[in-house]
Amino acid sequence: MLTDTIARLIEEMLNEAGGSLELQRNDMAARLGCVPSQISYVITSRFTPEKGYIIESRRGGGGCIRIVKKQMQRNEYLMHFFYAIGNEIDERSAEAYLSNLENNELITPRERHIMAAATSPSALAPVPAEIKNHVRAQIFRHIILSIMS
Amino acid sequence: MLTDTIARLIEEMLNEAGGSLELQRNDMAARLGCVPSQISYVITSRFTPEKGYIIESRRGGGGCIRIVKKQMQRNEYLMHFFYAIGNEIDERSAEAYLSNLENNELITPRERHIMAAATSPSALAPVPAEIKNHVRAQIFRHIILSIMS
DNA sequence: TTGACTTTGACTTTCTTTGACCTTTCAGCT
DNA sequence: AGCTGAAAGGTCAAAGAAAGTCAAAGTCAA
Repeated sequence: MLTDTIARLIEEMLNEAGGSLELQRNDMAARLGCVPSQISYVITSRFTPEKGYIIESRRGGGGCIRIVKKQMQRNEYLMHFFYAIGNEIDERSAEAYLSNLENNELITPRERHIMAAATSPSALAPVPAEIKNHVRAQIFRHIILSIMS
Repeated sequence: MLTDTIARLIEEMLNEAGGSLELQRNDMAARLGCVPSQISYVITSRFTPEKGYIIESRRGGGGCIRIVKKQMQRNEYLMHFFYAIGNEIDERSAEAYLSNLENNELITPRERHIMAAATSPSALAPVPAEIKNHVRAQIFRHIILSIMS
């Protein structure tokens, strides 16, 4: 069934993209050889809020549909991050984690900025180089814990 | 999308210029290879008063468009904190500042938690005692800067 | 056969891009 | 001072580009 094919495709893309994704309806419809409204149908019937998805969209030129899968329970997800961060983390990885958190709507853009500032190289400038990544991880992990409701 | 490109550019310039900026419509349009009215469109659709921007303009020779991101009271207040924090700060004082910030609705309760976590003794445990308060101040000040704009 | 789910396509709404035309300002000239 | 033309920016409507909506028709299992 067409609907299932499309749904599977979207889920796949969602996984690859790590839980959030923007797609263009016309584009996708053209690639799959179906009418655009089919895509809308799939999204409204399969990617509902009850199933843990958040949908946003913009019309007009350059418009798109944004699908976000709310991962597990928020706290589980945060716990996952907590462990993933580990005992040391460099700035690049920290940035990556932050954008992941933001994309999954676990933190706001502003909170992301705050966290980025708290773990930035310049904020940690006075910290001895040998323990810098350790301190960064420490701060990061404490922050994660603090937003676990 | 053109609109987004222009909006991003303006925001960037605005940040660099510290919140206020004068631009020449024709100039900018020429540089970006678009019609001048596109610039007007971007400004009226994205830099609205509701979003905290003030727009003024002058026609005629040497005319220009002035964009101001108003948040001055806020920023000034934050700047006051920034200087008040100084080069070192202990945990008690940090807490006091944080509740002050929250009471003045410059940060949300959640953001307060994040900041408290980032500057908490346990997060900073690995930092040598002699520079702990210095590092805390550094982090705090960077966070303050990150929410100014 | 009925009812739930799919598929399609016509029509609507929203946002973007462009261009023609309007208004304001300034500098230079009487 | 008053006029004039060039140099800005302002406005608006039309065309274009997406996405949304909804009802009619199709499908399929119970």
